[in-house]
Amino acid sequence: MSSVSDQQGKPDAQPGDPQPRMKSGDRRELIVVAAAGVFGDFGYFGTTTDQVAKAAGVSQPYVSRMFGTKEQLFLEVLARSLRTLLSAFTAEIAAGTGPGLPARIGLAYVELLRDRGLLLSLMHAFVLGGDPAIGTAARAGFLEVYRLLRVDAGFSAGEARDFLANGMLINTMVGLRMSDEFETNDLANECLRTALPEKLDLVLNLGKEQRSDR
Amino acid sequence: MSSVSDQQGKPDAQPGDPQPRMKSGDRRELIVVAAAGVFGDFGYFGTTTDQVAKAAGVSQPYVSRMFGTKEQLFLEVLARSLRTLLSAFTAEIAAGTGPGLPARIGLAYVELLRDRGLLLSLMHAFVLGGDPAIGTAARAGFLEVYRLLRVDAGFSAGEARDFLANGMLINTMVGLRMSDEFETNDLANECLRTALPEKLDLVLNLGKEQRSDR
DNA sequence: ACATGTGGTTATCGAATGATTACCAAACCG
DNA sequence: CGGTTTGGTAATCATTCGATAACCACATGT
Repeated sequence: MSSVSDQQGKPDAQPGDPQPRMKSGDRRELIVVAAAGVFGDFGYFGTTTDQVAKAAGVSQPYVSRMFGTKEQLFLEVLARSLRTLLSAFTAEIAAGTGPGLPARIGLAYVELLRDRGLLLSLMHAFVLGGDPAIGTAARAGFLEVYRLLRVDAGFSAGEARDFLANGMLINTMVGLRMSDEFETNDLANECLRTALPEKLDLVLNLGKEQRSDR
Repeated sequence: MSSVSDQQGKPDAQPGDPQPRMKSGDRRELIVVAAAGVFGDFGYFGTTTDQVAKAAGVSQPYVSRMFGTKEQLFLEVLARSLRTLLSAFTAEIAAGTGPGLPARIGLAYVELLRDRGLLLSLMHAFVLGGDPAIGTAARAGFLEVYRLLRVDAGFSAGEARDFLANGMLINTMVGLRMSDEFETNDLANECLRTALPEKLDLVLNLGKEQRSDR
């Protein structure tokens, strides 16, 4: 055999264990992505830097040292989420601003649910508007999205409202893990189908993997 | 004069200081209301039992002993919020189920914003769907609201979705403290006006008092 | 008057958490 | 090779927080 520290050579190298040393920038991105997932599940106050560290496969002090503070880490997660969202919308706008644009942006939005924690982290930030640092960043981000819809995408005020309202409803139902009840509760079933006429399966499949353990 | 412990008789009795002993039930309700405000601001994990205690004017251990655990306290806050919401809607339904019902229920919803923390606590619960206890209660509550809209109020699936979507958007903007930007940011101004065609002043006035300090 | 239940408080404890320090080893570099 | 930068970890620390214990006092019935 040879599994625990051979006499010579590298000790076997378990699958993912012996990370061959990453560049700090890559590691940083990896941690931010992992953090988005955890923050999405437990919110800012509810997540531990240690949870993030474990999710990213590094030690807790490493997270602290790399980001300075948990708040800073959250702000970077927030910034990344907004960047991703805005560029996804911008891409749709660039692909043409015909009457089909609202529907396309809507689809692009739902696609973002694939990125675990992206929209949920946003949502957690949104309800923390009273926090000095997070609230400020969250408001600015929300307004930037609104600006993009109104100005760049050419939505009317009412269209922008309807779009955002649906988005918030989707976020809420994802945060609620409503998909857990999809097969057992008729109301939940209808509610999900009505809010997500397209790409429902996306949310349902998502509900099966997710589990950050705590 | 006579201000610090008189020789005889009760020592002056500062305005609110010498609470003349409350019945446990009343105190409990008082704490739950105070807790709703704090939970609304900081969320479940972000709130300490001590903040709640101070907001309610009691000692921290008293909160712990009365509710057993912070989670239990939050669940009672959640239950109270849902009770209030459902009975407000039920009252509108009882007042007549004509075509004006959706608008009336909408107004009733916005009125609930007066009860500091009620809708925000709900919102915080909604995005914590992954939590075993809170998530279960939150899902059940959300579905009960949906049931009421669909069955009792006679909304179509689409009407129910639109109503809830707008509700979630309003909650989000309140959580974001978007009203802080109302006078300084044109987009925020329009966004608020569009989402709250009626009762905008309610949200604006609300934004001025609120401050739970931390 | 006195026992007793009830509405509270102060003091304190143990666990969890975010951050800091000190240290280590792989990689790069002349 | 020998040094230095860089990507990490283990150990530890100071706080904070939720909960418990011990105690106190007002009210109330008798």
